[in-house]
Amino acid sequence: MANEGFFEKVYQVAKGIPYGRVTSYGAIANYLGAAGSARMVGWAMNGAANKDVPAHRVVNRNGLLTGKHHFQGSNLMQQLLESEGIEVVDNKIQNFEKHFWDPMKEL
DNA sequence: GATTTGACTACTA
DNA sequence: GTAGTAGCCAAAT
Repeated sequence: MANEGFFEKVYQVAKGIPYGRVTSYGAIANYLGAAGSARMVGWAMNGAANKDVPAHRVVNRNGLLTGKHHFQGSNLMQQLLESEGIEVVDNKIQNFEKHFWDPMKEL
């Protein structure tokens, strides 16, 4: 697992998100050591769209599906989350803290 | 090589 | 509680 770049790291963490869990960009960025650069995580997701990375499990700190607009469908992201047992209302995750998955603590 | 952009976060008013 | 601004860093143009 050579560090090919920032993106690969993000992919690794994103793939490490267990089923029915979600995390925030900042949490991933912090885990990568790029704390404060949550934008980089989102940017990395731009390439993750072509990978096997469950980007739908990654949301902003408010639990809001900010990146849903980047998915194929308009409500695909929400449906995927709901499919995992996560309550999503108005593009926002309910009980976000309950579903929140911290890579630093879990990994 | 400089400028722009970007799926964010935190602080301040 | 809401709104606006600043800071962050890396990739694309």
